[in-house]
Amino acid sequence: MALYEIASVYILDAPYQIDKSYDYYIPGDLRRDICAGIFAAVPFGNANRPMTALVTELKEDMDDTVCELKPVRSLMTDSPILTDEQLKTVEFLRERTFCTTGDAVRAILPSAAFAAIDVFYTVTDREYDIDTLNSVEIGVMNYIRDNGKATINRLLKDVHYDADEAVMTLCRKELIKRDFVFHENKSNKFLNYLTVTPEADSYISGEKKLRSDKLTEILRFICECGRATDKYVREELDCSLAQIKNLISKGLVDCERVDLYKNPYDFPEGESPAKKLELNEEQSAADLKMAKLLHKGEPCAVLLHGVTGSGKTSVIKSVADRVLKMGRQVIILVPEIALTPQTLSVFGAYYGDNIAVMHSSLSAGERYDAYRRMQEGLVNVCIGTRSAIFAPFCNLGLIVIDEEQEHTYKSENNPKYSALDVARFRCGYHNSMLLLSSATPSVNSYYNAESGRYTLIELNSRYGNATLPDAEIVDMREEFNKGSLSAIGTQLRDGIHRSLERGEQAVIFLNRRGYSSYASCPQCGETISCPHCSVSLTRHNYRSGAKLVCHYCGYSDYVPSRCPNCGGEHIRFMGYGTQKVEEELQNLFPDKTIVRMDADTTGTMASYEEMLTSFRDHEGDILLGTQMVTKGHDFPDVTLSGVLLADMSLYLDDFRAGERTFSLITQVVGRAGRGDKSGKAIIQTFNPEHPTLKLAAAQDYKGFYKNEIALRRSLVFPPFCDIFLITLTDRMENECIRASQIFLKRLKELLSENPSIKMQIFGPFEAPIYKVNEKYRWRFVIKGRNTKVTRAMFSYLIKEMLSLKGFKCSVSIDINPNNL
DNA sequence: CAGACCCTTGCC
DNA sequence: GCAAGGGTCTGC
Repeated sequence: MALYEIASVYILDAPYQIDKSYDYYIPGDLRRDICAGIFAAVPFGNANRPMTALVTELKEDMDDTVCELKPVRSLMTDSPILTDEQLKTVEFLRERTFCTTGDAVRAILPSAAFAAIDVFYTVTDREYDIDTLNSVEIGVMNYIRDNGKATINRLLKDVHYDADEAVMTLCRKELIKRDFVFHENKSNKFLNYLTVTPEADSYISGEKKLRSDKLTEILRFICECGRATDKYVREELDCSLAQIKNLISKGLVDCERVDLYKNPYDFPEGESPAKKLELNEEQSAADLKMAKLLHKGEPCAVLLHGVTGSGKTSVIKSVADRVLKMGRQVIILVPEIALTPQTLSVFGAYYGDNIAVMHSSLSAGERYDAYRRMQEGLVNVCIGTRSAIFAPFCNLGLIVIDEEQEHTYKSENNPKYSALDVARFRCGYHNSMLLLSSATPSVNSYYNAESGRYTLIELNSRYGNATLPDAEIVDMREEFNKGSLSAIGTQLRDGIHRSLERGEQAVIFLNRRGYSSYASCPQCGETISCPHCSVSLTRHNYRSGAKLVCHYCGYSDYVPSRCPNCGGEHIRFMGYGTQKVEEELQNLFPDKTIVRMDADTTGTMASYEEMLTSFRDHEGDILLGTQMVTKGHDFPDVTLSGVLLADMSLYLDDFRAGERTFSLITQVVGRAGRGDKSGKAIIQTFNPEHPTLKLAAAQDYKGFYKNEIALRRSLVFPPFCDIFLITLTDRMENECIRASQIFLKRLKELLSENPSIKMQIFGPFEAPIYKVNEKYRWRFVIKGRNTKVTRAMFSYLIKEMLSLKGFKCSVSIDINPNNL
């Protein structure tokens, strides 16, 4: 085997302008172990500071340039080695999403596999002769002994710039040993519930006094809450963790640590792959069609469009079974909101130990564990949210994307990738099948299916005897004009009443969270907004009183009695939230139990699951909630579903508003009548003539698609173009404006130099949320085609701008973003 | 004329 | 992103 002398590497943590490949000389003793995909420490910059780099290519020394190159310092043999596919995925992400190599690497590796491992050295108790060590080695030994332990970076900095060679020798002689710990992401793993102990009584009553009044206040607050998380207490009372710990150490407060996520692998018994799936005629036809595609062994994409309740899951299982039998692996992506133990158990019971689960509540260690089990071939199915698309399988046969239209498959932060794009890329690499499944496909995907890029498979009949609920649109303007401000209209109230009377249940969906949304002054028309972010504040009802909260930076304040703008005294709250509707429902149905579900009441995955199960078991009569209530749960006794303010999402300032509204309403309507009872859906709106609402009520996807695609074609929106969102951010407002002028000028010049690239530029204008965290944001919206050439041009332009002298503004590109 | 400070430059 | 290197300004 030829041993290479030169390594091309990418420096992790390099800023975008200088994120390119650099060549290094490979010292003789590293040549045997170095390979593409391994991480290495290299000296970088004129100070030769040690940096982590990803080796991407090994080369021969063609024209004897070796003497000019710096040497690779060491190989990070404890970190993972990227496979050929993973290296190509890094490249793919960098080129498609304008991120750095470091961002891409961090996206595809679990954090614990890499950045979050602390490697350190400790001395062993082995005897040694000091004369056999050189001065650097003695320095290293002394340093580690004095400090107990030391990381390689500290040794390089504090002992000797060349300490890693000494460290290697000492390791070989077993005088020191390498050890590591995980940085556990504690913040989302546990909740600390606080309760007062009996001993606290005398302090609360004021009989005994604590050293500070604040401590007494905290005690009283916890007592009043009964049980409160430490986070809540700290936020509400603005007190420190030390103060709470103080009370715990005094024995006045008890702290109960609760695992946020119950053991995800503890699945109940259920049907297993051994048991044959029973498919109806339509389902078997779909299954057969996909089997044929699979056996071609070519990359392919299928759009499985099936109305709610048509049994898409059975078809997916059956295809997945085939793929597994072929000895290949399967990834199943689900939207975050659907990834509950209940949904999981459907697959978990089916695939048992053969499954790895990836979701946001896993700790770094758990995530790393799942990653390794996939890599080592111990499991063949990965089910998870967006990032599960990077599951390290080496013989991937199928990627399923359930509820394909969901926006959560597009990442909002760097790298701003779309899981669908990555899925297409991986399927191309592995010659596998991409299976998009939805009751309401995105207009993009359906267009792809229509134009033949995807194979369209449709399931039109509802499984079993279930019939589509009959949906009614209710015009709320009439009630409003009669002077009613009630959120629940007459028809809906009667509908709920009839269902509950028969001992059945109702689901009410509301497109909002919080008590009621933004506060506005009818006198001047101004809404109260965040002083840091210029976004409207949202009202939340805390125990300590109503507060206005900024969802972007977390700023909060009490509701002012007068308008800060004009001094008007009639601050009003627009819209209504789940809490208000809950109150109203409770008044209308005083003897019924209402289960309210939104981000405020369901902090954890477990509590979310508990609520759904208890509702299914009839511990509640009405389930009220935000989007959470709409996702794939079977409630056999729900015969009425209601949508309040159906128009709300129609007025989102986004071209996909129609698509989202259609999908949302279809899902809610589909909630009713899943069992053998027929259901009814009531859609309340101030805009009853809107075609999207009418078509959604009729569950007419094709009608909706026909309207929508015509609209998109005439207005030139995706799929007839791609949207590039360019955002320039800086603390200095004028710096931002200057940067956008430079951007516009250079972009126009580049476009005239490359007449083949056609695009339409809008902007620069202020971002809808102009100021976030004291930073101003200017942006461009550009319609064009997302091609290699276009991306190369933008990449060139950004690099050029970032390298300009005195340029401090940060520039970001998001292609086809979720929200504008 | 040192040293503080700022800007520029290049990173293999 | 970062630090070295060179220029300029400032105080004595």
